[in-house]
Amino acid sequence: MSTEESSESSESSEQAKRRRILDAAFNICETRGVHAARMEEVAALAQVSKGTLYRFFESKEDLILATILDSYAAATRQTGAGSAEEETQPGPAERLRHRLEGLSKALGAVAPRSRVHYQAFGVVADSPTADQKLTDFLARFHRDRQAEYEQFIREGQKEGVFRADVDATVVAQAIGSMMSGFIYRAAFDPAGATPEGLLACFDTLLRDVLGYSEQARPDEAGPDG
Amino acid sequence: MSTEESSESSESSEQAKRRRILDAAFNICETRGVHAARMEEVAALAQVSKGTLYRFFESKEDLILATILDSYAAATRQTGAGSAEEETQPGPAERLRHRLEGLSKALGAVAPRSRVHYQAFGVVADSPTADQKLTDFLARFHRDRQAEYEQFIREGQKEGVFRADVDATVVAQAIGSMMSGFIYRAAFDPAGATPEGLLACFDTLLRDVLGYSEQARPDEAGPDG
Amino acid sequence: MSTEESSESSESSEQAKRRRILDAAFNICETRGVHAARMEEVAALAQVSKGTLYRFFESKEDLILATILDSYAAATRQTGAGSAEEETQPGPAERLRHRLEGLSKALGAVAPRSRVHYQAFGVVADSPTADQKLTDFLARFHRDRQAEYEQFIREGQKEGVFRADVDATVVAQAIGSMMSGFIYRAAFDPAGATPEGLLACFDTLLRDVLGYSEQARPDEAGPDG
Amino acid sequence: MSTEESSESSESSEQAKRRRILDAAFNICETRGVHAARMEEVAALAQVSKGTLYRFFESKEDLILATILDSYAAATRQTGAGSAEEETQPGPAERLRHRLEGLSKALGAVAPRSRVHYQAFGVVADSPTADQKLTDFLARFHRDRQAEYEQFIREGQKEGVFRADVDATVVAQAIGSMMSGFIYRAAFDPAGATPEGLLACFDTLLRDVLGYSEQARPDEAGPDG
DNA sequence: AATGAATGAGTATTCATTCAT
DNA sequence: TATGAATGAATACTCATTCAT
Repeated sequence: MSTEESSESSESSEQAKRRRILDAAFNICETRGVHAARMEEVAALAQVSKGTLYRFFESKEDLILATILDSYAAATRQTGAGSAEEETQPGPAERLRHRLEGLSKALGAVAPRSRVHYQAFGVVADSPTADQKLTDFLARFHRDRQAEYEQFIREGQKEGVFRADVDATVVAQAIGSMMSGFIYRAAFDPAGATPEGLLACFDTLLRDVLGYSEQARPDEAGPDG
Repeated sequence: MSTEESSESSESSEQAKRRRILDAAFNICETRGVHAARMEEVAALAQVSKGTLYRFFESKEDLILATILDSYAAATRQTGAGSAEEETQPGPAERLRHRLEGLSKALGAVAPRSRVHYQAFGVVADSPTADQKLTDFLARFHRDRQAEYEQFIREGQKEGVFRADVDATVVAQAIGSMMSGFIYRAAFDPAGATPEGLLACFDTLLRDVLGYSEQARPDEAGPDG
Repeated sequence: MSTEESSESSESSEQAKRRRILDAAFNICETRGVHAARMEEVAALAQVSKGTLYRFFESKEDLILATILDSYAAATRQTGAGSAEEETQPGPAERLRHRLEGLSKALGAVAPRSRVHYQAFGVVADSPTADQKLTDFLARFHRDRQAEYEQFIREGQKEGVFRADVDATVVAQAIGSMMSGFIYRAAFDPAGATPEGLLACFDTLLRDVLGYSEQARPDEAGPDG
Repeated sequence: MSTEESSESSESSEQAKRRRILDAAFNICETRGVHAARMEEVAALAQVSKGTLYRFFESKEDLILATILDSYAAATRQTGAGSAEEETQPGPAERLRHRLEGLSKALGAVAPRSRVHYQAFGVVADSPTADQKLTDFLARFHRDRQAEYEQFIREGQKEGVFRADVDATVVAQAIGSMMSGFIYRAAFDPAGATPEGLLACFDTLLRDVLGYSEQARPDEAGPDG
């Protein structure tokens, strides 16, 4: 027990350190810029020594990469994707709508980190390994998301809640483009990138392209369903 | 006369040098990465000395910034925006369609440069001045584009070729988002970012959201040009 | 205990390093000239890395400044000023004579470093901070010295061993001028700057201006003058 | 004639250019510091091109050296040495006094240039040739001056106006030391280096060491002349 | 494991000097 | 002769990474 406990507490301490380092890294990157961020400063802010820092992350590129991935992980957690709440949605249209709403909010949370992300490309690119990892991650992230949209759309079409004469792939791509466009825009024009605006675009797509009306839920025999 | 001529040739030589430097800078950045690109290498490839390089660009940040802006300038030139051809389009819908097609192609040309652009953020950020310039440029570029889409849409609505019950601002924003999303995506997932795919999304928007059908033109017995 | 010891040895090692750096800096400056001295060379000769060099001295200017001040500190230590030996001198005249002798010898030791000192002005001037420090140090050094001479002279006048009809300030200034003139001369005409020659000038001042005769002491058999 | 005239005017123009360059060089050195002074800036201030600058001075070291020598030449011209006025002085004592007064004034004029002179050592030292020239010049300048003082003193002793039991060499050296000390002091403690203070020291030497009293001039029974 | 002193590779930038026009 | 564009040598300083303690 005591061994386990100490092991646990040690693990938790390790986790806590890792967290402190990631947070410190992001803060310094945000303040000084990714390239100008110094490992020494990160270590100091995280209250660990440089040596300890390198026990957690092999290199600066690695740390920066981890910081970005951490942003995405945190945002994804808030998405509501695969959540119990999402599962209880009445149908595929509602689930898609719920998902888009979750992602919009999540990206809204990531947006302030955009500048750091873009600066990170240049630093991470110095390490072919890290660069590949980042590229792969982002490509996969957006492809996976897009595949999910497409899946939702096809389900909706199968169930008759979405228009059948629409190319699910194209709509999914449109959604994906707007998602990534939102993040990009946030990097240099924060005012032009609000979750509300993004969601408004999605709702237009849902209504006019997919023919889905929130008001038209099966319950309600609306004039548009 | 001879003075004028020599002056002219000198000017053209200056321009040629500047072009060689910008091209060299981009090539090295693409090969080595923006951060790893050395001014000496750029100078060598551009066949000028380091001293001459610095006569054209105050600093590395300045050079990188200029390289990015140059990409956009080149792409914009190919857009067809404001071109005689665009002017002869029968109506606002055609003009918008023409514009979107031009931009899609232009962005398709910029796409391969995306990786360099993103890496550039990190380097340019080292110079507050250059950073501000880049931020301002991108914000303005995308806002201006978006304003143009909105204008086209409103004109189309006024003329009755676009559905009137659609929020022009939201659609313009959707288009803008997809444009920037396209560039972003190109940086890490080139296969996922093709001008054709982008244009397909736009066509869906035009048809389903704005209610515009290309096929409908001939019926209307329009002269078409 | 062991901690204290290691701390001590560490401290002494730090001191030793600092000393090695200062000596290396001076040697390189003397050989190559202050401006041509490269930090890398200094580090190599001092058997430390460049990084370590910069842990001790913020910049080249700082290092050069420290080298000069170190010369003065070393010379001052040999002055005999405030020493037990000086204290045991029978009277103010003897104490002044002793002091002048000490300073002459000390400046004789500084003389070979004069060339480096003068070259240093140009380098140190590149850093406003270091420049101010050097200027302040030298101004204060010479003013303080001069004030001491004046004090000795006044005491001697009060006790009647120096002529009373002499302006102590002027004589102190004369001594000070000759002191600094000696250092200056050493920079370009080493043969013209010998401690013996300097002391001969002082003795003339003491005898003819202040009316003090060394030979007169024993004869007068007085308790103090 | 016309050839001669144009030659003359051309010469005078050359002279004028050289003067402008020397003045420009000194001004820039005084403002920016000798090391930080750029040849381009000097050329611009002198209203000549860099190419022309190099027609007059082989290198930066050469220019700086010339600037210093020019300061001394200008000061020497004002000394009164060898002037008709000096020749008409009644005796060697008066001539020495006159000379010392002239030199004090001249050095007072050079004093503000001291900082530049000291900084110049470091730059000139980069060129062994220029360095040797400067060293030789200064050594010779001060030796020659000192020899003149000694000569005056010996003459005075021969004529009986100076005490015979004084070592002329030592007194001459004392004067020389104070002269150079004055210049040195001016570099870092302008307030401590006034021509009046210097002259006061000399007068003390003349009166107390050499036994010369201005009031005691044989010719004039007046209190001051 | 933790620390932080030590290391040294890496590079933007300047500016004296040259030389084609 | 005059010009000023072109050249390229020269170097202080930083900071990621290592490793002795």
